[in-house]
Amino acid sequence: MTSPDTPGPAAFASADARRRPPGMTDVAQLAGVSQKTVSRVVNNERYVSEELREKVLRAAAELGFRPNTAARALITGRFRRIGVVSLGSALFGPASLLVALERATRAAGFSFMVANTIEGQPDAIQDAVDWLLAQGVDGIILSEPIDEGQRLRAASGVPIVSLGHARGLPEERVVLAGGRTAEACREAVEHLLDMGHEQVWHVAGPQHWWDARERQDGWASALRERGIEPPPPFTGDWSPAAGYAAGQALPPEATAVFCANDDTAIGLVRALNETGRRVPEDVSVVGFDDIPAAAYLSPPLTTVRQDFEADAIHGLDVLLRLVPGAAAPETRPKAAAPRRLVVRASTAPLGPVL
Amino acid sequence: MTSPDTPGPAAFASADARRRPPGMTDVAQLAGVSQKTVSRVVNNERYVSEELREKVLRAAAELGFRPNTAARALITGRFRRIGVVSLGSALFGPASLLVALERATRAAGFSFMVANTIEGQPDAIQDAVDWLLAQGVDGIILSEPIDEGQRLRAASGVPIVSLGHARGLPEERVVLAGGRTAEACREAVEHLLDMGHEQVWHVAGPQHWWDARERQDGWASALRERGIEPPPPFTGDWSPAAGYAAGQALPPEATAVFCANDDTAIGLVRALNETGRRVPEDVSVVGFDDIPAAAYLSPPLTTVRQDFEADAIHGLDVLLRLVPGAAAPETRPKAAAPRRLVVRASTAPLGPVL
DNA sequence: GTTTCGGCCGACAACGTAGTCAGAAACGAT
DNA sequence: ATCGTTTCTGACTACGTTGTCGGCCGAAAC
Repeated sequence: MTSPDTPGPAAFASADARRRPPGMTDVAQLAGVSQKTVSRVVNNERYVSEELREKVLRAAAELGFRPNTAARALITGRFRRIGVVSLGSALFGPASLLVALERATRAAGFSFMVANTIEGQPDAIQDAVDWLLAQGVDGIILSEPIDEGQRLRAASGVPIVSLGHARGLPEERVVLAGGRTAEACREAVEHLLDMGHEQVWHVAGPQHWWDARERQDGWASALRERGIEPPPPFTGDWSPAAGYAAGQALPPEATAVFCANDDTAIGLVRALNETGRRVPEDVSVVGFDDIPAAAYLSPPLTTVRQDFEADAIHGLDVLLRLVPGAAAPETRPKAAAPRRLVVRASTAPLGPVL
Repeated sequence: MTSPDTPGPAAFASADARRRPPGMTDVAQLAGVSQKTVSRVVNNERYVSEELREKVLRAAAELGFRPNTAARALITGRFRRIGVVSLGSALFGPASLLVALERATRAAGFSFMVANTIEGQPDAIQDAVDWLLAQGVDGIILSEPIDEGQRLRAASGVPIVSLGHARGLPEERVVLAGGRTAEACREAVEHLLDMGHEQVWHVAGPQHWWDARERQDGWASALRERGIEPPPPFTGDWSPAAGYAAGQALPPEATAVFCANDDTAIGLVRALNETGRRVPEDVSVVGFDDIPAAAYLSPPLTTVRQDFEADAIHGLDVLLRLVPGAAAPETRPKAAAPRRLVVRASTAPLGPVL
C-alpha cells in the first residue's frame, strides 16, 4: 500500500505488529548494529567496543529481550539442560535429593527437568530416559533407587550418571553416596551391641531398592563381624504399616531393632506400644534418614542422618565433567559428609531382665 | 577428492560422518521421500498414503530418529512445556504436590520444569518466573505457598496460574484447593468442641504462608461461630520444634489444640509428654496433612487429609485451558475431593477433671 | 471430453541464533 | 609509505523443523 511495488514478504513482516517476542534482529535494529554484534554482546564474546556493548544492552533492556533458547539449542546442539529420572515419591529421601539437585543444577547454569517413573512398570526407567532425550538434555542423572535389572539402551551420546547402583552402566558412571551406607549401618548395629544387646533385628525396605539391600547387608555383616548370626529380617516397604506389622511379629526375646527408615521405625514403635512393650526400656529402636520429626517422636528416635545435598552436588559434578561445553565445575572437596548416627532416646542400655 | 569440482560445503557435509543425531532429512533420504513427508508422518497429519507412512516409520526406527524439539519450538513458538515455581522444600505437602503435577503434566503431553525459590530472598518468585520464561515455557504454575506481597511483572503473554492465593494476579488465575480449607478447619474445631472441650488452642504456621493464615482464620472463625473467643495462637514454622515450643508454653487449662500441620503436632505431643500431660487423656491434638506416619504415631494422630493429586490436576487443567495449542483437557468432574477430617486416637472426649 | 475436486506429495521459505569469513579501522614496526 | 597485527564489525549461511503453496493424480461431476 505504501509503496507501489511490494518488495516481498519482508515488508509485510515489518509492517505487521508482530506478537512474537523481540529477537536479536529487533535489538540490533534499535541499537543500530548488526544482529551478530548483539549475539556477541549477549554471549560476552571478545572484540566488542564498550560503546556498542552499552548501546546493545540498553536496547535489549528496552525491548525486554530474552535470548531464544530453542534457536540457540538448534544451532549449537546443546541444551544446557540436565534431566533427572526419579521415582515419583514424596518420601523424605527422594524429595530431598530432588530439591538439592535442582539447586545445584541451576547454580551451574543448567536447567533441570524431572521425569518420574511409576513403580512396577517394567520399562519405566528406559521410558523416562527416552522422554528426557526427546525433550533434549545434555546429560541424565539416574536418581532411581530401584534397580530392576534392566539394561539401558545406548543413550545416543548423552552421558548418564547414576546416583547409586545401576546395572547396565559402566562403573565410572555410578556415583555412590558420600558416606558409605555399610559403615553407617555398622555404626548403628554396634551402638546397639555396645549397649549390651545380644542380638539386633532388622526391618528391611523393599528388596528391589538397592538402598534397602545395602542397609540390610550392612546390618547383617556388622552382626557377623561380632560373631553373631543375624536373624531373618522382616521385609517392609518403607511404610509405617510395614514397621507396624513387624512390630506385631517381633519375637518376645528381641531387645533391639534396626529399621531401614524412620517411617518404618515409627510404625514399629507403635506396634510395640500397643503390645505393652516400651521403647527404649524393653526394646531399643534405630531408624534411618533423620526426618525432621525424628527428634520429636515419643521417644525421640535414634537414627542415621544423610546428607542429600552433598550427594546431589557430587553426582552433578561427576555428570557435568562428562558434558561437553559445561564449564568444568571447580573441584570442591569431594569428601562428602558421611552418614552418621544421631543418638537419641529410642535406644538405651539393656536393662535387667524383668 | 571424489569429484574434481567441489560443489560446495554440502558435499563436505555428506562426506563427513557427522556426529549429529539423524534428522528428518536423513529419514527422508532413507525412505525415498521428501523431508516434508517425514514431517507429516511424524506429526500424524492427514493425506499421507499408508504405504509411505510405513516406509517412513521403518526408516525412522532404523535410524533411531527423534524429532528435534528445539527446531520445532523455534518455528512454532510453542514449547509444549509448562514451568512450576515451587518453594524448594522436602516438606510432605509441597513435595506431594510436585510429584502430582509432574504426572499430570506429562500425561497431558507437556514436559515439566521446576524452578525452586529460596525462602527469604525478596525477588525469588519473580526470578524463578523469569528463569522459566528464559528457558521457554508455554505456561507457569505458581505452587508457591508464600505470598510475599510482591506483584508479578507481565509475563510476556505466558499464562500464569497460582495454586492458592497470590497478589498481583487476576482472580481467574487463582486456583484454590479443591476442598475449602476453612471448612476442614471448622470440622476439626467442631470435632473437638463436640467432644466437650470448651476451648481450642492453635499452633499456626508461619504467617507469610497464606496456607497458614487460612488455617488460622478457619480455626478462629469456627470458634467464633460457636460464640467462643479464640485465644491468641502460637505462631510456628511448620517444624516439630515450633510445636514443641508451643507445647511447653501451653497454659495448664488447655485441653484441645489444633495444629497447622502434622509435624508441628508431633512436636507438641512430645512437649506435652515431657511435662507429664497425656494425649489424648489430658489434651486432645489435631494435626493437618495426614502424613504417612500420622496413623502410626503414639497416639495415632487425628488430622486433616489433603488430596494433592486432585489439586494438581485441577490447577493444570485451568492452566492448559489458557495455553494456546494445548488440546483442551477433557472436562472431568471438577469437584475435587474435599479435605476431610480423619479421626484417630489423639482426640478424646473431655474427661472428668482430676 | 472436459472440468472440478479432494487426496497426496514436494519445493521453498521462514523461525532466531551462532559459526565462518571477509573486511575495515587503528596501531606499531619496518 | 608499507606491511603485519590486533581489534572490531557485519554479511552470509546453517541448524532441523513447520507453514504455505502449487502441482500431480484419479475419480466424480458436468
